[in-house]
Amino acid sequence: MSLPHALLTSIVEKPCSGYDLARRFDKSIGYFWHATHQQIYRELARMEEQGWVSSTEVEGGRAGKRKFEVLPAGRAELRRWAVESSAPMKLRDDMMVKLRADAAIGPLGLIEEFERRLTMHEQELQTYKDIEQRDFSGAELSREAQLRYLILKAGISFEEGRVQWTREALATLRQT
Amino acid sequence: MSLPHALLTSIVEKPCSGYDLARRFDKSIGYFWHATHQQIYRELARMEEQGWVSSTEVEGGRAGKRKFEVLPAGRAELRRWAVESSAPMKLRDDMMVKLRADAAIGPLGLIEEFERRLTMHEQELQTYKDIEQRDFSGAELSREAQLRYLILKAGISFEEGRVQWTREALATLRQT
DNA sequence: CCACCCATGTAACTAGTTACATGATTTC
DNA sequence: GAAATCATGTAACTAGTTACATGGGTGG
Repeated sequence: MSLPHALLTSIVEKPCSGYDLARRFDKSIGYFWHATHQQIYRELARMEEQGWVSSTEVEGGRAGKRKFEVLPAGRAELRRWAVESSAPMKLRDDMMVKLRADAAIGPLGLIEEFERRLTMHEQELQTYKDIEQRDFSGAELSREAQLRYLILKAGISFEEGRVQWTREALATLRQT
Repeated sequence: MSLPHALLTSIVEKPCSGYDLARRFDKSIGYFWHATHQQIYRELARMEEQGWVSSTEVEGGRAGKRKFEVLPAGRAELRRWAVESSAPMKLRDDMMVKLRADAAIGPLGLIEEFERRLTMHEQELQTYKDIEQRDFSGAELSREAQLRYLILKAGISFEEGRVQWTREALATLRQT
């Protein structure tokens, strides 16, 4: 279970409120670890209980706004977890189930849904490539930037694979 | 939620017991939709309650062994679900979180874990390629076989991407 | 003054995991 | 006759989703 560690990482990068975290999880870090704001608030409460983070009311902000910071115990936990070996996420892709159902009980008319997916993956890919242009087109990258670039490249390669595969799937579905 | 539909598909392909399904979910269909035997038994009970499947005691089998079959209502549900539009699974990859943590709080020593992962992805890729050789090297493929091949190719392309990316990640981690 | 965004949460539910339990049959 | 595998499940827990609730601040 990595949500607390994703949160710790995000807060280490930049201390902020639960709300800010939720928004960050709608982009950057959320591209590879999704969470809703309800999960985030619940997890933050647990982490504070365990002494991994502390929160302080923000002066001059909106009423009730809190800012979270990572405590030494939180950093230690992050280090401990990082080198721990773990199993890769299990794939879950309903399009594969649908294809298999189509193979089993005749043509079901999956073309529209595949077209929708193709558009989505193309858009996602474009988003990643825009970020690449914006953030990583400089000549020399620091270690930190190289690692962040690596993460982005995983996303790009994944979406490229998806786009290509979806096109192939559409071709097969159309010709048969 | 697709577990019941993955089960329906698997039972349509070949009626069988919960135990058989659990084993099938450890290979073929489980490569893109994982489930434990506890989940499977629970879901089968629900599906029987809803009239999607029926079970009969197997004569001559082990005591208590039941065989599930898909009822017309189950097929109808599968058809309904197949053309319904759905959101692609959200990615969740803890290696990305670890890389980002490494970028944020200094080198943590991720090389070993990446090496382990590389081996796993290489093995998985090999497994898929063996299946490709065994099942899809004939010249003419039926519509059904083409669709099943498509699913396998998604797995191959995914693992190839992973292997390549993991090698790149290792190179970056080693040089910095 | 109304709509929208900021900012926090609670409650109820669904899905998935881990641990435990039981007994029959086959294989060595 | 012991160990492995077949075959079923229950119970307890953890994680994730969906729906609801509340109130302040900002911009038109």
